[in-house]
Amino acid sequence: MPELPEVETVRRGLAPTMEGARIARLELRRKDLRFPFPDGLEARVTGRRIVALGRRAKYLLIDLDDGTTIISHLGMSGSFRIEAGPLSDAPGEFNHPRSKDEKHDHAIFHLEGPNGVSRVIYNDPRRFGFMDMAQRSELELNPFLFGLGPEPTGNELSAAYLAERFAGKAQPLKSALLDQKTIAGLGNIYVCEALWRSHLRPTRAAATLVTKTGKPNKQMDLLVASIRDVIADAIKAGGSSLRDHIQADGSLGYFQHSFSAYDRESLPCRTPGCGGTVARIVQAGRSTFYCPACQK
DNA sequence: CCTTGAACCTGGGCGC
DNA sequence: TGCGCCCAGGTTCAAG
Repeated sequence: MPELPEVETVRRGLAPTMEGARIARLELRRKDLRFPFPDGLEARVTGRRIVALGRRAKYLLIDLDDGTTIISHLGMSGSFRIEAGPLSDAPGEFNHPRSKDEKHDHAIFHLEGPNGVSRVIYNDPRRFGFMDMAQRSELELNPFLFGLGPEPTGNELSAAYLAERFAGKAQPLKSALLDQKTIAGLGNIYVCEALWRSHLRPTRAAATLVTKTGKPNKQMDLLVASIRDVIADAIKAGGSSLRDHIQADGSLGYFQHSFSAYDRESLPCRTPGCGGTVARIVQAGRSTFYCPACQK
């Protein structure tokens, strides 16, 4: 579930613990996730103070006081959790409940903050996540961040911008919106949700929202508004938490209950008065959920 | 250029 | 209880 709203929720959940804390040690319990951890990562971050937690698209950015930024992507199943208080192997009050997935705790930030020590633990069963580091001054040149499109919540995303990107494209709307070079941060869930809100069929060619003169049509205006709204609503709801995702504070999310299309195959469409039934199709190897009755 | 499919991994759910 | 199969939030390659 780590699409943009979930990563933003994680960022907000981690910030109170991490911002201002000193990294006493970064414990890497294996040498790689999806990719190897960068050479010298542990040495470079040890003793550094965390000045801010940021986010770009689906990437969490940990800014250190020496100008280094740790870049973290959660992949499909990555999550962080916080353990407060001293570490103790002996039975007693300082022991925390250990999850059965402890074997997937791959990276542990041992922190010293104003209120004592704590650990921020990165867990990722599938190991599709990865970490990198960069100089903050050249962050946008990092291979993972280079070329990313605008954030869906910012002013850069407009109907005119999308019209420029979609002009002449036979590509289905679903795939076009998943392209991180066009908009950065949307994933399978929120693309389905945004198209449902827009009453647009995921299979429609992207160019059908562009006029002959290259201007956005009214459906494009609606699509852009829907993207903004669905992301804002999801962030507000604290991010969704399907399956193995856990929010930074250890609690489960709740937004999954308000999906309108995603994962609702064969269930009634929630568009008022529609009466249709949500269908599932496969596009580019990914499930797409939509209502054939009201999405045209 | 475009689009699709496989690959990277583990675990949960389901049918038998 | 167990086995085999299918499915899953993402991204990057290779191939057509």
